[in-house]
Amino acid sequence: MQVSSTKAVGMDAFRASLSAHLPGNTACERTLDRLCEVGQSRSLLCGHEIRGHRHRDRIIFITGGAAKLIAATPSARIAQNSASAVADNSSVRLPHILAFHFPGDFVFVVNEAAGDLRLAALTDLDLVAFSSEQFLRVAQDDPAIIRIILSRSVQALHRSQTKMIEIGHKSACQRMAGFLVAMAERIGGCTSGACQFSLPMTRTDIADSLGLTIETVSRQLASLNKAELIETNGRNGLRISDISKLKLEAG
Amino acid sequence: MQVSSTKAVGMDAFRASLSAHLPGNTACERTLDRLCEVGQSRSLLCGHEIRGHRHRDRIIFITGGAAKLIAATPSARIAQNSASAVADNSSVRLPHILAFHFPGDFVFVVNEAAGDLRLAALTDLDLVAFSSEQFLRVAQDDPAIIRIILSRSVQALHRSQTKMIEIGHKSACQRMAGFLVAMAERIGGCTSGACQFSLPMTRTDIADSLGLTIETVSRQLASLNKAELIETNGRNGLRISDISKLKLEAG
DNA sequence: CGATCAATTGACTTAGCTCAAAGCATGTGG
DNA sequence: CCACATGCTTTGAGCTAAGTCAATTGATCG
Repeated sequence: MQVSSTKAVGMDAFRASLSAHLPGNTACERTLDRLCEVGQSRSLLCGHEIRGHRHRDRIIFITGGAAKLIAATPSARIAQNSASAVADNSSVRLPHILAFHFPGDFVFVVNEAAGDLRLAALTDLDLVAFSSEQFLRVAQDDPAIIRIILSRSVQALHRSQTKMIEIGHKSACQRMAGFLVAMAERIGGCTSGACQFSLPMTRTDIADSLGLTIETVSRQLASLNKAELIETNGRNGLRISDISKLKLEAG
Repeated sequence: MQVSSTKAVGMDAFRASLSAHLPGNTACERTLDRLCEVGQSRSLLCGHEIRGHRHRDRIIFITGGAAKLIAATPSARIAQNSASAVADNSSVRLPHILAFHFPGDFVFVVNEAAGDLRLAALTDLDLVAFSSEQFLRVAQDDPAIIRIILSRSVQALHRSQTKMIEIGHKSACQRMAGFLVAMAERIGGCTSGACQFSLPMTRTDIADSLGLTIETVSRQLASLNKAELIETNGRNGLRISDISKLKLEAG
């Protein structure tokens, strides 16, 4: 919504993140320069959103903060009660959370059939936004960049498929544990041992992304709390006493 | 497993399918030639599998038949009964179906952390298999091809995310209806009106891909049958009387 | 310091899972 | 060509995890 005053910082983060995976020759550097030219470094205040510009697909690179990717899909699990007078049957499209995103992530915000996507800031958010068209026009001359973007998209595909299986085949407790492990890794930067961090999303967000209700999320957290695997602190605070135990719980 | 006797046919189907989305200039034609050189046209008998070659990722293009993409993931929803003596807790990895694939699909068979993937033939299957590395080496010189493959992968990502929401937020009946609508489109080539075709997958496959049990799938089919929305005929036969009604049911 | 919204907790209901027993196809060998 | 065996599918009878509804508690902010 509003252009950041720290434009250069966002771009630098973008360059740095990609450079780490690049051979570092001058060709790549030039491509990165050109990408920085077509990219828009922006900041969103917490709660604000960005979406695919009309018929333009977007590729968004996150440099700071946390975000949720939302899709407005046809409403689900409506009461079968056909007698209900105000049964706003299929016209309502309620939003669902597809994924959470953190610094270093590429997000593909395409405007396809599946209902329009938007990226909402869970905290103040720094990002670099590209028109998908422009990004590709620049990147297509550089095999290394192309490989990165393609491999990221295939990675995202497999992460999504894995999550799909988890939602389809795991219990509420397992999903919750899996979610917390993932957050510890993404937010806390921990993959083992103890870990303390702040969850940027609400219970509603968590529930939605896991295919549960807020009540169930709350109960599972309470249960993990009682089992002394975690410790919740207020609305957002979280301490994990032993990540590997949680991983075990996640199956 | 066995090289097809109709090698040329598979390649032709691959060329034709890509050509339809290409500008049709000589540059593209040359790239297609080179892709055909590095691709292996193969046939799998029903029931056989193909997987990522050791540490080599594969890109597979389906030219005929039907297939399921399977991942071996950590076992889920184990009985919490810790007293059970033979509780083979987390070492067992049971396979789950990620997606069904049909002619025209690109399948990305990568060997990542998420458990090895394999593509299993539901019917006799014709495909063109590429080493991901070789495919990219050829394709990276042709922006048009790169765009296609990237857009396919992003498409697959969004299909997977949509399915994830459906599994997480829809009832068994809605999922079943949605599945049948999708199959009508993919197998029967119908998007409205009546439609009759043969389901290549078993109830177990369906159940697994929807995150349900075979019993529930069977019951939902029976229920849709009684509602005269569909008509099952033996193990595989299916007739949909009105796809739009089913779509309504799917939400 | 209320007002408001998020989160928890409890009581109850139910969709879908589990276990178990038939019922059908499909393929095989006599 | 038929009988049988095997594996898929259907159907039934509980049971339970998770959803729904409702009331309370707790945070956060003007």
